[in-house]
Amino acid sequence: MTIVDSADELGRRDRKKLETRAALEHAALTLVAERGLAGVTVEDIAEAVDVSSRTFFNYFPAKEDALVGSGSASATDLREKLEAVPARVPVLEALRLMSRAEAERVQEQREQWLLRLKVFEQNPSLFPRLVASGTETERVVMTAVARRAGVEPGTSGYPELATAAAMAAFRVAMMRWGAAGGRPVLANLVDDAFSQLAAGLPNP
Amino acid sequence: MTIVDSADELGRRDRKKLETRAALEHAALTLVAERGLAGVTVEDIAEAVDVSSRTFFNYFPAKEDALVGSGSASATDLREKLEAVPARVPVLEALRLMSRAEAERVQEQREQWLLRLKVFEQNPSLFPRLVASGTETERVVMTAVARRAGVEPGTSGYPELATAAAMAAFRVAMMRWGAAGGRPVLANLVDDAFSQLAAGLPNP
DNA sequence: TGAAATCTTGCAGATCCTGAAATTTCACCT
DNA sequence: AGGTGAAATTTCAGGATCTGCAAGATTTCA
Repeated sequence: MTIVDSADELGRRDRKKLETRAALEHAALTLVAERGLAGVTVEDIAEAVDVSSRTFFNYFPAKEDALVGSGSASATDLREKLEAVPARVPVLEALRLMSRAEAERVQEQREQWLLRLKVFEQNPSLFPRLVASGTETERVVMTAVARRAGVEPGTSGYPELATAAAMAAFRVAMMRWGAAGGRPVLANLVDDAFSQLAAGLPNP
Repeated sequence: MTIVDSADELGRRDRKKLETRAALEHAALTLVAERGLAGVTVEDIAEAVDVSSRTFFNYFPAKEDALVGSGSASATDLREKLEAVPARVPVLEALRLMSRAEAERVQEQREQWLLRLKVFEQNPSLFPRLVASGTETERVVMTAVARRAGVEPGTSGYPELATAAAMAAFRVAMMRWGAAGGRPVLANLVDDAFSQLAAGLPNP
């Protein structure tokens, strides 16, 4: 006679794991926002969540990874979004639609993302990590792009370039969104960036 | 009666510094190429150059920075290259010319760059660092792009996007170049990537 | 030559991160 | 209920990274 285990067909165990992970991410973000990256140790973060610091490393390979967190879309997630677009749609347009879908996910976690962006702004040394976390993602998306475009990866450079450009467009949209306090509709900023790309980046 | 101090009007002191830095970079690259990133400690690198490990940290803030080294173009260097292009040239074209100039610099240090690319390929965790080192550079170039385009940074997103796309184009060209063993002419690959960008990344 | 600036070095120490073993928690089955 | 095995957490030990600090060596310059 247990209370209905709402949370999406997950046992107590997995639910706790997600909880712990989320708590660690949140603690890391708020603490670093207050004291700066160097002013926060892994032990501080772990203590705030009341787990051992060793446990922290069971969840994240490095301190900074808790700040990037699972915020960066998982590779497979993005790939699915891309593959959901009909094959007749041109590559760049498909990447735009994928990015829009991702943008909605970000808007859903508005507060968390604004905090994250603020932390990144205040600790520029973190910015690389954000891109870092995108590396694996970029590889997966790039492969999907190559298939869609019907070319082999590593020959024409087209899949690599299109993917990298799309990621850059999304990143720029995110930065504008964060800089504007999350006021604009992110999807519009994404469209904006992709329009410029599709037009060949002519002088404004 | 000293041998002509060739090296560009530098005293013995500064010459030694440059030597030490170059030696550390070279030792780091070759050692990591042999044993992998985790298989090499800072002490190993320092010993190979016969300095103390403390000295290593006087030159580089972190182990990985010795691998990126000064290889990544200095920000001001790139900005100068960009500003050397007449103002009437469109932004994207100016970025292409800047990249071509940089490409020549890379070709001049062919062996070092091929080794670097190989190390990056074998240690993907380093890739972020490379981008990292580009962050500051990107900011400087972006500012110059904004002035050239006659827009304020942080409003239209154009300077940010154009710069990010150009960097991506250069990066993709570099990867293709490295993957092909440094055989193609890098400048041609750069032109290739920029052509695709300027055309709006149409399906190939 | 002698003072000033700079570089190197050893040392102490905080923090990061990992492996292994002990302990606890949880899911599942009878 | 109670027992069992898998998974998560913790404790512990230890190597590696990186930072101040102060002493010693080297270079520069007057």
